[in-house]
Amino acid sequence: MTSRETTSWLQIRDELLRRVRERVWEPGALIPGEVELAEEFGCARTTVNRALRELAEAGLITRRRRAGTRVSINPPHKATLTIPIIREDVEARGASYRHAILHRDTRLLPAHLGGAFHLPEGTQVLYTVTMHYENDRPYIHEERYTHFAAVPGLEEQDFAQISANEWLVQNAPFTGGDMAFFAITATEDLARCFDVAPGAALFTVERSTWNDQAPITLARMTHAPGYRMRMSL
Amino acid sequence: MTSRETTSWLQIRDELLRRVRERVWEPGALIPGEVELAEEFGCARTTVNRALRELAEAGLITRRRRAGTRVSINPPHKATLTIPIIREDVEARGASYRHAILHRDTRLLPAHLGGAFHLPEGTQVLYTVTMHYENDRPYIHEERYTHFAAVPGLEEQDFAQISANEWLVQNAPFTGGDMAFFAITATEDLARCFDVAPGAALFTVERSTWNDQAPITLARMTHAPGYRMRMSL
DNA sequence: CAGGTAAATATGTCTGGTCATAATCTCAAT
DNA sequence: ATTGAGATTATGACCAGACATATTTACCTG
Repeated sequence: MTSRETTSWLQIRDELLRRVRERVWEPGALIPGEVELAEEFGCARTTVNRALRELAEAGLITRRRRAGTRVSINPPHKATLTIPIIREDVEARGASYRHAILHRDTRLLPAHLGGAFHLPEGTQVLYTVTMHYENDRPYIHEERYTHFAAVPGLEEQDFAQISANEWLVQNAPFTGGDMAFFAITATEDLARCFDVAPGAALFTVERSTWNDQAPITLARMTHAPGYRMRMSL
Repeated sequence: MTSRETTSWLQIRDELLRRVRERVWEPGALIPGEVELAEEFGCARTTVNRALRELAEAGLITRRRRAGTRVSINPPHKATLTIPIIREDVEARGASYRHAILHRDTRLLPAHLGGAFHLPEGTQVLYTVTMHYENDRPYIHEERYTHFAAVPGLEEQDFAQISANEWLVQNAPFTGGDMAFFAITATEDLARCFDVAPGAALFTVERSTWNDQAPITLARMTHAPGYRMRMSL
């Protein structure tokens, strides 16, 4: 009898991962079936399945019923970005946070935003401009359009205590959304907010979110000069 | 007796998801244990476990042995970004792709990059500057440092046929990496490459990757003016 | 040869168990 | 009151077997 090893699905996953990485199985090649692998590792098929499923989720292998499992030709590299609440992000770095409302009104959705917001031009929205500060230094300039009909209780909020950013996350849960990252040159307004020369390059994140019923909010967050948004692979 | 429904783990996941979304279970609340849920849904504990595990991976619930499962207070919103190979990205849009090597030499790692690259200053690296074109229009300017010792066969590659980007993905699989997004103002060199005025705002992605042994490559990809990097939540 | 049908098969899911592990709770001894 | 040992318990992992489902392959027919 051989020694009783702990054959966890993690060990199997790592071994399979090794074979893929070290090209024991070439990209595009068909790898042994679950039953065969289960025999090799001396475990149940379920356990091998778990390991293979994880690898498939990571995109390293491609699985199809009856056709079997293949090593992906060029595995898509995925990165996960966790979107923080600005206040928590700042405070997590041990800095102080505050925000100020620069502007707030009710208006009809401008025509040029209809596309990004998926709402007809002229829908009534709340328009807010907020400045977020880290250690009393300008951090993020937030320009936001929020769909009145989609968020009950929006009229009563003045966002003095809690920022729109944070209030919406807690009170208007969204089920989907999309983001875009890009660079802009500072307008005079923005330059004044960040105390830089007009024309400086600023990093901007535009985010629109929606729930099952309707679009909720479209926010454009422009970051202070020199800001770097980090993520790991 | 109720009708015999197909109680797949997906249906259970969706029902649990609904209860979390619609606050049937408040954020922070302890939800019923697996055994209890299995009884409710009339299925095996394994099936409930699968559903709960998926929700936990998505960050909606938090699970701890013995302590049970709780609804996350503020679920981290995660976005997954798939990093494309530039050529495939361009061709997927039905555009034509080509690239050109602007520069290539062997040099010692500049001091200011030691931090980002995690290699001692003075390590021998390959320095390449590549321009990527979409429909013959400048698309991405790529400046790259590659660690000679970490990539066998690097000397022989001139990257004329296949870009460094693509060749490295296929020949130097990495196990980890990190990225940073930021805005820069165009230097004279970059302005010339993109045919814009110096000082224009450009969107840049900096990416460094490594494997188990050592850092592999550090790339700075500067995108054409107006470029928007999109991702969905 | 084209087109349709049936058999074969690898993955996907589910069951009803067992055992493992980590946290928490209880309670007695200090 | 504090600490530490042990019981308790919810999740985590695993197994052997069954059925479900998507595809491919083989075969059969017009």
